[in-house]
Amino acid sequence: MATDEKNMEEVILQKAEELFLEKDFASVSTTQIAREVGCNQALVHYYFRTKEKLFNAVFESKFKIFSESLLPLFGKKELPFIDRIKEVVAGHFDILKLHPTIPRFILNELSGNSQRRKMLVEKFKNLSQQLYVDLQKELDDEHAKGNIVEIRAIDLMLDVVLLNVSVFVTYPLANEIFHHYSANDNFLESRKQENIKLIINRLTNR
Amino acid sequence: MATDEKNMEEVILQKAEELFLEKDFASVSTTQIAREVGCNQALVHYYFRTKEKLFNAVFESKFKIFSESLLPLFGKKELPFIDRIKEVVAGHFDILKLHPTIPRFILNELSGNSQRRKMLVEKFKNLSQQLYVDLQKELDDEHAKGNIVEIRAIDLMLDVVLLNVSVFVTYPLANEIFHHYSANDNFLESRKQENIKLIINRLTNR
DNA sequence: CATTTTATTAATAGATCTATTAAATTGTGT
DNA sequence: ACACAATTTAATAGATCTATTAATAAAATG
Repeated sequence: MATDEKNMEEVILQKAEELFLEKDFASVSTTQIAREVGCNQALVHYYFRTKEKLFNAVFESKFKIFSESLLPLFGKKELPFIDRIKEVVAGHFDILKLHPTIPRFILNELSGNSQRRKMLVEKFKNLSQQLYVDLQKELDDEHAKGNIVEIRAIDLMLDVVLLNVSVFVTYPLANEIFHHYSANDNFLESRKQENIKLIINRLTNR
Repeated sequence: MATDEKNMEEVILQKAEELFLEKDFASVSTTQIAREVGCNQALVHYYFRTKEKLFNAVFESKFKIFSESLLPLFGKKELPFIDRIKEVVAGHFDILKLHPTIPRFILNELSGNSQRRKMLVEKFKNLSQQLYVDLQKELDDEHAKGNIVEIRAIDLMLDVVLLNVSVFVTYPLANEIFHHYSANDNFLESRKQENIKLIINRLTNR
């Protein structure tokens, strides 16, 4: 209600984001988007031509956020290595927390669309290649210094991403179960600390 | 082709499972199911009355499998504790490996259906209550003996489930990325070992 | 202010899709 | 072989849904 203050294209896109993140491509109609925005259905097609193009606009924007959530994996060089890893895990977690529904949205779309998956894998490879090389070198250095165990960069990267992503992909199911056993405890904060522990212990146990 | 050898109800259900696990409720039509089975569309409704009832039949059966994948979390008492935990993680992982698309299917459906989520959380609580109490006692015992660190049962349970589930929820995306960096290595086997390491180190680091 | 462009709507063609109904076919017991 | 039940099909009503078109309203421009 009273969304007509701004330009309609933006309003329609925002409503589409909201609905596509909640349901999925086939469950959301341009009719519904228009209805909830309060405009004529043809207007959705006027601005975005097809439902697919509209969905793609949403997807691109959300995938960008998801990609950028991986940037903390680069980390800064000032702190001791272990402290930096802690910050990396927490930083990545915190960004996902700002967009808790994005991981499931992305994974769901990618699982049914191998076309798009290939494109994005390519994109991701380029993005992560430099990180990977640097990280592996650093891991080898730290191992040589006796600070951490030997580990492949890809394993560590997946450890972090999978652990953090899994919290949000399973939320709110995991959240409800968690609360049953740990009523007066914050699920997200608790899992963040747990993920950090898992990663640090993985790196430092001998 | 040539699926008419067995009874149609079963054939329709199997095709529905296949399609619902691949796409989602709204993207699969009874028309498509009938077309792929090679029968009249009305037959789908003859056996299952509504598309929703058919979907529910699929969901119940898949959720049962998913629930039962958690049974290895009970474990057997013969082995030393740490070895049993290894078996629990590996056992849970291996069951998911037999049904790699189920976790995403379940999580997706639950995320958009709070009605069903509440029902299932209740079901799950009952199922896991006894495990939880026993596990917590055992964890306390092992901690007292100095074999492991202090840890809440709910945290350990979630560590195992989230780590294992995340592998299959992100597959095949993670798989493709993994192969880019570790070409001649089996993703699933590698992640299984990695998950075991993460859990064991989490329990035994001092 | 007249004109041209842009935004918005109403109407609708054309595809599906779900679910039902009635008719046709197949199967079964006697 | 006949009656009866179970299975399968054809046909279709009724609801969408996507996308387009033509007409109207609003904004911008010279």
